[in-house]
Amino acid sequence: MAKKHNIPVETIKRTITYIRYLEREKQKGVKIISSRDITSLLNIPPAQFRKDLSFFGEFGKRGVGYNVDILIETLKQLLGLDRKVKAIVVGAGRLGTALVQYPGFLEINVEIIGAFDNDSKKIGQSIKGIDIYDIKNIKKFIIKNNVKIALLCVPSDSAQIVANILIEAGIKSILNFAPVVLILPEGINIANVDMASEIGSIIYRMKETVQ
Amino acid sequence: MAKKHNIPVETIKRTITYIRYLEREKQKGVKIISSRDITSLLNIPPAQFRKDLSFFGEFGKRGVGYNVDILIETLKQLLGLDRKVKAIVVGAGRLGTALVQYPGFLEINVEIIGAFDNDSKKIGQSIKGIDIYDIKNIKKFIIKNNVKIALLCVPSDSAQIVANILIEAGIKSILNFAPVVLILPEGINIANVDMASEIGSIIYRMKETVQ
DNA sequence: TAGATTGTTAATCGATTAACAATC
DNA sequence: TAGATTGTTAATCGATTAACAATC
Repeated sequence: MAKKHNIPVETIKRTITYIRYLEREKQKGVKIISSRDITSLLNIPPAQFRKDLSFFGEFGKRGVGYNVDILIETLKQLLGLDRKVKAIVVGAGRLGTALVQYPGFLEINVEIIGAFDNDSKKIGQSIKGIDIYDIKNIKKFIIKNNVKIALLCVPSDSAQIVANILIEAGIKSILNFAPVVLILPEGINIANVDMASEIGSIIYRMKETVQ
Repeated sequence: MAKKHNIPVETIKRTITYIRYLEREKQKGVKIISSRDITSLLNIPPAQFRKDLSFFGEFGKRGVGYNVDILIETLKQLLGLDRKVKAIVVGAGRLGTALVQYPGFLEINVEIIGAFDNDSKKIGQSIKGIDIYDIKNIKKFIIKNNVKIALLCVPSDSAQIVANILIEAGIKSILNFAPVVLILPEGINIANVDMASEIGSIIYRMKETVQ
């Protein structure tokens, strides 16, 4: 029975990993795959894969496994990754310009269509065909191109201010790379990529295991 | 009573956020802070802050709050962030070179001391004073400098192979930016920064809330 | 002392894992 | 049919939140 809603965030993230690995198996010519086979590649228990899928519906054949092609297509559709999704990068520093051409986004159909900055030296330049625009013109751009997602790569000091501008301009979702907690209105989606706290947690674990 | 071990990963990550915000309050001249005041900046319940701290020990004064200076120093020490920690970047592409100068690492005392690549065009160059070395010489470098942490920014195809080389060379912890699941021996610490699955989860949530 | 805030216990909530009936 | 594997229920595990006694 197809359920909906209240799907755990971790289930969603794992599902994207499933799609990636299913694509790779498809490349190798695999047509049918079992929960045991796919999870052995991912270092997770088979039950978790089946449980995760059960949030979306039923996709397998008992005694047989899952049709790789159909599973890929269905999962992509359910997550909204079956069509190109446009996004912009805000803050065209080292990190921002790296994200403009990050291949992992293309894999899931996310396309960066522009970058923004307030530095006149950067405005007008382009990276791999993606232009850097003046942040002053961001609202026009967002409306014209119907962009809903922004990757926020500005310095910590200005992250909240720029986030406010983005929302004012019509952005609905922010992937935040600045190590600050953004305060945002209801209805805005936020995910934080906090590289420093990831590395910090590694340092702590190392301390524990070495001692 | 000071406990240890089995501290949840999420508690560790939040603790790093606490340190960052305590530093900022310290800059503003705040000497004493309550769980309510700090968590109001972080959008989390005060009880979570106190619960998190309780994994490490007792640091506050009832009826008063926490001494900002002492709390910062103690938490840093407990996490192993009170002294400089050396790390290397492996894969000197766009993302790798961005990480070399990422200011968020310095904030928590992590210092990138070198970058490695197998591309002869990159080897010998330097970014902000950090040299790019031939990956062939990585083992010597790691031993000589006693490096334990690597930031892995190579293409997905080679991530597992390069990870094996790193471990062989003596690396104990890997922060992996490639969208693959690495299979590693017991005792090696791993954290994954999966930007694509973060953005994918945002797309799904947007789909749900808009409909 | 009275008011405030901690540290911790207990209750709640949610996610993971195990087990197994359903069924291909 | 016999063997295999799914989908789901129930059990377990862990994390978050609420409540409050301790105490500054």
